[in-house]
Amino acid sequence: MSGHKILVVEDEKDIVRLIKYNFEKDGHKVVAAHDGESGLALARKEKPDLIILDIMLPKMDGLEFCRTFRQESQVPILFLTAKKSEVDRILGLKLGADDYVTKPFSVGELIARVEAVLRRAGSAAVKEPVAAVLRAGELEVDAERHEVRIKGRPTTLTPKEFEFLRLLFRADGKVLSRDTLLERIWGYDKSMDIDTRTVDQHIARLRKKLRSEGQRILTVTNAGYRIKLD
Amino acid sequence: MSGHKILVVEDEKDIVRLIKYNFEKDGHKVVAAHDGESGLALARKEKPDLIILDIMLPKMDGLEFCRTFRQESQVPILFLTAKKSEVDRILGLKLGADDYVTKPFSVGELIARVEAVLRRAGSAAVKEPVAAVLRAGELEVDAERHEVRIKGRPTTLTPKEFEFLRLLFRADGKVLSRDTLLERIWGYDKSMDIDTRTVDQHIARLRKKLRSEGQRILTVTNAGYRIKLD
DNA sequence: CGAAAGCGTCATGAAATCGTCATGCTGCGA
DNA sequence: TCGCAGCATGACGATTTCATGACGCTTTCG
Repeated sequence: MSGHKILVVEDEKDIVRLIKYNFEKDGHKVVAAHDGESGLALARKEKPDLIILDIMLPKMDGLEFCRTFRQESQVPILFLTAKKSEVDRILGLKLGADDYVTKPFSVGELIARVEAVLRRAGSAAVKEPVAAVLRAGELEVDAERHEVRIKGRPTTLTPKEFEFLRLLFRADGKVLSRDTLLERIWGYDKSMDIDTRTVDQHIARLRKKLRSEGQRILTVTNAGYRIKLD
Repeated sequence: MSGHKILVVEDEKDIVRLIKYNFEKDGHKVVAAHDGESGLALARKEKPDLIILDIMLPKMDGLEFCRTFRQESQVPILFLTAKKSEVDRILGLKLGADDYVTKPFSVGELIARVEAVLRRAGSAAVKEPVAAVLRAGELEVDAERHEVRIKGRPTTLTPKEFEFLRLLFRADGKVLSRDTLLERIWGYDKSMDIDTRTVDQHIARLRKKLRSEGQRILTVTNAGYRIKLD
């Protein structure tokens, strides 16, 4: 899945930077606007494949943006909402949102949602669907059931453990740095700065639970971790 | 139970989006048209297994659509009606509608109706039949009777409880988030926002009533609930 | 050789999440 | 009108899950 152009309309610059960084790393093109009006102009000019839209925006808020833009385009819109409040979501959906993500979000989740929306909307130019069950040797990760099986036997993982394993799998054997893992699992919310050592801790626990399947999570000194897929 | 092709003919784009989103999440293929004429063309071209048809439509309204289309096909049609009064017209005209749902509807209800229609249409044109009675161990959910049996003994559930159980069954062991459950059970238009903790409450009551069948509803921390099918 | 850096593991306090109880509300039938 | 079943929500405790510091091992490099 690459080659999509994504417009981010968001006034928090850190979030824009985070999204830009991560999506460009995945081969997308990212353009950004910091308020509703310039976002609308940019949307018209750039014709993105998808728009990530914050609700709280200067000049013109996300709802107004959506209402206006929907009259001229069907480009999928994914909302970012700060409030947990249902009202925002429902309003968003009635306005033509394709999905929404609540802040603070993890990059991993955002990527997953974006991919889902693109897949649904794009019909044609989409990439290979994310396999429902990821496999490596005797190890299976069933994303839909949130279940991990070793030699067919279900094993219970904590949410964080599961996230780690899923990310490592989806990286397809590539090394993921501790920073990347932090960012993708904990989200951009650096207010609670998590120690990178905490990553080690989770990896350790994960290894212990997967021990019966052999050492599948490899340490790459000075770089991070990766999974052995055989 | 999945893999059906559904045509939606509806001019409110948000509703199309909502239907598309939810049915595709269930593994169906969804094509859409925004007015009667193009809907008819699409129906001829795509040969869907079922048509969801709004009554109020530009170009050619739902009734006219139905009248025309029925001369060339028996594909089941499910009407969407905004007004209660329209129901009478559908029934009165004997147009060959297989069922109808009044707006605003809950996604869960729409899915239930669609499945019921597909089940009834059955054998003939449809790809895979939809099961009328869902089973897991000694637990049976009879979608048509709205009845639940434990070891053959009927058990009374409240409407909400039944709805929860049915959705969990339908998800086929996949995790359903609290948000998804809310959306599917309470409907898309709801102005009052329900606390996600309320979901827990219903699950709790459901578990108590099903206790004699063992712990079949599993909690997936940080994700939602899923059903154990064995 | 010695120091420093990277990493694995243990123990511990903190925090998030979930199950359950209790309570008040609402709509409907007797 | 009363009573009740069904429902939504707040409170609270129990359990699970997390984050972090400490300590020791190994490797690297001056």
